[in-house]
Amino acid sequence: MVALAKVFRAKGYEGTSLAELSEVTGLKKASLYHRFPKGKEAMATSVFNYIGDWVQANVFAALADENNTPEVRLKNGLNHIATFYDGGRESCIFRAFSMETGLHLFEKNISAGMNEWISVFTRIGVALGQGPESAKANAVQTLIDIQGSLIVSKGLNDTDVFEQTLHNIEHRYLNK
Amino acid sequence: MVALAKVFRAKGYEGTSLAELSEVTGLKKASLYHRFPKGKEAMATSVFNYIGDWVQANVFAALADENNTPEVRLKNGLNHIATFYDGGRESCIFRAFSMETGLHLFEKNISAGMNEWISVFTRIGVALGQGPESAKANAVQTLIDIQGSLIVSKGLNDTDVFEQTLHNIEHRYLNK
DNA sequence: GTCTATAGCTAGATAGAC
DNA sequence: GTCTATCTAGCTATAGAC
Repeated sequence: MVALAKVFRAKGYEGTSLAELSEVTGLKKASLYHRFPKGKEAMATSVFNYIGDWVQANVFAALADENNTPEVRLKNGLNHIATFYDGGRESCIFRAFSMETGLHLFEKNISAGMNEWISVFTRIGVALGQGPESAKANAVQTLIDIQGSLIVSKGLNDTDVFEQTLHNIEHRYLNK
Repeated sequence: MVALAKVFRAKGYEGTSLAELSEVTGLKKASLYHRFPKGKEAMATSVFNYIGDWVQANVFAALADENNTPEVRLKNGLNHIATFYDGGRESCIFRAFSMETGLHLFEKNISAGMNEWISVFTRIGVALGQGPESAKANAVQTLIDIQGSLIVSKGLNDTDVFEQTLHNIEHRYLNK
């Protein structure tokens, strides 16, 4: 599943072929269809859910872990984000599935997923003393920062842009 | 050319087919090949240049127009940006051409294009009294804001995110 | 559950008439 | 300069042996 995810994230829904998924998994196409009878769309859905589970179990769990102070939770969450995007080298599944064809298939998954990110970051903002409205606005800005910096990092072939953005996010939350 | 651009922006390089380009232009595939003997890649390159020219003639020209104060130039430039992205409904060509296949073909165009955006926005920051370093950082953040807000607007199907981001950019430059 | 083989289609691209 | 017709290669998907 991790191999499927890597291809879909890098190539996007439209740019991913079953031939390549067969290569990276070592399974022939017919075997992929045995595991995913509904074909490419089902493979993509599984990848989307797999990634969602990983983010939930790592990023969101760290941000919500009540054993730590909000400051530590934020730092841990951002570290998981850095790992997840390999320091800016990996693309986001939201982006990979949101050109027109993919968007039509996954629009509900994407909007639900983005709203989760916003919700979790709103909560950490509130935990850090922000009012609910500005916490929400900051959460939306955080999502924009992550998505935008991934695009710009790719376009400039410069992972510093992504790393710097994660620092900026942290500073904004901690009023540094 | 504007019809080609609309498809490439919406579907991405990989997701755009010659059949669809034929439909939207009213030209048969053979006629498209008469105009672009080097095929789909040449069509995409032309679209990229066409869009670059439009941005140069409108967004960048407005931002650099010495007949106006920096404040007015900024406002005019942002208005052209709003038009260009149809208030957040249209995608950016950088994004449309930067999944793995397209990125490999267009990486130089994309990084050059992004650097132009950064350069132009750095200059408007300097004109508004920012130091060169913070003007550069603000320009990078502006590009991130635009790219990120387009993704989030699409994902949430909410153009307010994009519109709000343009306001935020303006406020950051004008210290409101 | 994995394989070979292949169906049926669409992709990008070309030849040649007009 | 636009067209019809067609090519080859690739695509998603399926049938059926093992």
